[in-house]
Amino acid sequence: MVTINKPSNAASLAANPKYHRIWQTVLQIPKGNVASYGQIADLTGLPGRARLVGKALSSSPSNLALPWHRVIRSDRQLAFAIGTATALKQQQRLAEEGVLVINNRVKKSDFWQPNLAELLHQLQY
DNA sequence: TAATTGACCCTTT
DNA sequence: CAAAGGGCCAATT
Repeated sequence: MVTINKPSNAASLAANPKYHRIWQTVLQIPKGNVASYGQIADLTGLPGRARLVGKALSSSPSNLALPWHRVIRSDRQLAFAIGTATALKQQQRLAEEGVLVINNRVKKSDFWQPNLAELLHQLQY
């Protein structure tokens, strides 16, 4: 008999429609701004799913050229341990677009404040 | 099926 | 303002 196992590899994860929607939202973050994981979850229609946003980013195809560096914690800190290669890369990319990371934190004013009507139009699910 | 694990968040100290 | 603790929830083991 044929067993139908639900695949749980990276490929099927990337096929998860929730992830696609999360990626689409991340793509809307303007250069020079940042958004928190929870903020992205909310804007994607997935309230309470902040951790899923992190998961979606960690398993995102590199060819998407996703601005993952614009997603940080709600307390204004970068999510990666200080000094790690990934954290440094994120800090560098942010600096390139004018977002300075001081003591592992960005300014409150760096957070994206989207126009909801406009965003809804962009995200035509 | 139960336990563990996160690129998290919020409230309280 | 920083740290700790509890909560959260999908994915993994």
